[in-house]
Amino acid sequence: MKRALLRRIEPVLLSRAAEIIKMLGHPERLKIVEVLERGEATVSEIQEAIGIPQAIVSQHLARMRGCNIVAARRDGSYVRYRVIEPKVHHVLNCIRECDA
Amino acid sequence: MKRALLRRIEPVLLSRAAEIIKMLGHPERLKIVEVLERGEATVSEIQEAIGIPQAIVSQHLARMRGCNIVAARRDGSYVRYRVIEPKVHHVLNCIRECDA
DNA sequence: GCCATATATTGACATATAGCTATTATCATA
DNA sequence: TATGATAATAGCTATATGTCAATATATGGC
Repeated sequence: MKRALLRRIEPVLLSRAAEIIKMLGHPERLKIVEVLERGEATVSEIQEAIGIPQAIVSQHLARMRGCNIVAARRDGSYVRYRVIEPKVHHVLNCIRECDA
Repeated sequence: MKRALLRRIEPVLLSRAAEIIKMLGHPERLKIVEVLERGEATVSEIQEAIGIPQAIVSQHLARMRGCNIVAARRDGSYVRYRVIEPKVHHVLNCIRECDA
């Protein structure tokens, strides 16, 4: 461990980081953003991809919308979600890197 | 975003990752592991470093012990804590990297 | 054993979260 | 406008979480 490189995380960043990873600290939400990482997806696509009830998917998406992790846009009768918080990709890649 | 590199996170890893980042998804716990990242620290050192009551620090440490994120060893009348989950460093560095 | 210091645990309480069912909104199209 | 598909929300129960005050448990020195 290279301690010399450990600089303190600034309070505001730390606070936002805690908020983001708190949201991602749930298996289903983590799966949802993993799906969204590949590009926009509708609620039903997400639902199929991870196999949980529509209402639950919507609830998780609503929470993640609430802290600006994902955003939605209507497309006809669909609503397409996408990740808008760049740190999410960092976190997912970080998890992948641990998978040695 | 290089989508070609996005490989799926394995279920077991994803589940453990969710557990870890759930624990880190709290500002005080994030501060605690940030302190511990620099090396072992006693409860009172942590308490001083981040400025919250001793009982709260102990409670957070107990929860993180519970999911094998930190470990403790007694040293005289002190108890020294350290990070034992390597992913924690990855996550902290990931947060730092976002701090552009 | 007694005292001071360091840490852990407990109980109480408020709030947050998760998941379920049912219902409601929104849109496209017949 | 009626209908089917898609998505969001409401109401509910159960459980988890966060915090505090108080108490309990080490440990070391006298």
